[in-house]
Amino acid sequence: MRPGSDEQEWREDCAPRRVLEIFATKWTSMILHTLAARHGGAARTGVLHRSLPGISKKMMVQTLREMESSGLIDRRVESAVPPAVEYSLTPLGRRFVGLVEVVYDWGRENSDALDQLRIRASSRRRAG
Amino acid sequence: MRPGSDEQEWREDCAPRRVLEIFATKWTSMILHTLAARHGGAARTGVLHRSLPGISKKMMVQTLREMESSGLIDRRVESAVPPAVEYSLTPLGRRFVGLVEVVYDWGRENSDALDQLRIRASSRRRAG
DNA sequence: CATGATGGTTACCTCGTGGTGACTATGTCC
DNA sequence: GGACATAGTCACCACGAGGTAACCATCATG
Repeated sequence: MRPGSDEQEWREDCAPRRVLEIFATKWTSMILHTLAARHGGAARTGVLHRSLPGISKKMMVQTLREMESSGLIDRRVESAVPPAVEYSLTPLGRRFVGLVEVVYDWGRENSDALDQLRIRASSRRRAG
Repeated sequence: MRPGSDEQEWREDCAPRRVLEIFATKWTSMILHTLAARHGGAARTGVLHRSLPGISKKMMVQTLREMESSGLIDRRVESAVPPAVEYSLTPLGRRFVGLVEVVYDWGRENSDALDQLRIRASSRRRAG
């Protein structure tokens, strides 16, 4: 091994470690992907919600807020009679979508590897 | 949008969703990467521990155990006087290392995007 | 004997994630 | 008027991730 190589690699602020923030917990990557799958990378709240089976209303809003303040998405409110809110990818968001798609493509192409994985069904939330 | 497309995409058991398990929380991906950086994809406990700044002894062992039972790594104990334990990548583990490296490479090549990200420093555990 | 390195276990505690459900507000449909 | 959809907030609660620190066992060193 190259001395001092990996140690440098894993400082708290290193790039790889920060990338993981995107995938860590939550629905961020799935929202990015869902938005990207829409024309123009935008969708209204209800559409998003229905596109993400299993997400709760609270987590939807919470994650969207975080993504907005992170600069990944924009939130545009149409002050219409039934309030219409549209979320759309920012240029920054589109960059991260690229990564997300790579990861998801890998998953689709390596589902056999995923099948071989013996993830303990006990943890990971309420085991589905 | 293609009807039924994204909805199918996000069933609990879909491939993309399972890939996220690898990156969700914990040190799994970092351990995979660290092992891959070693000759032969193997390292002893102490080496691993020193290569992962910030990991606690407990989380190290816990994560290694989970990875072992998942089939990502092998654990070989040399019943020597000072116990020597070596962890090594399995063929399955090597496949996932591929993904991990892709993600980390992306991070290194897109550090400017990461810099633009305004992650709220409040959450994410105890803010580092 | 005390210390340290080997690898690991355990109890204890914090807190972020994330779910449920109630509630707001407004306009339309029946 | 009541139900429903729009979008969202808030209180409440459960649980797992994950950290700290003490402890076990053994041998070598000082």
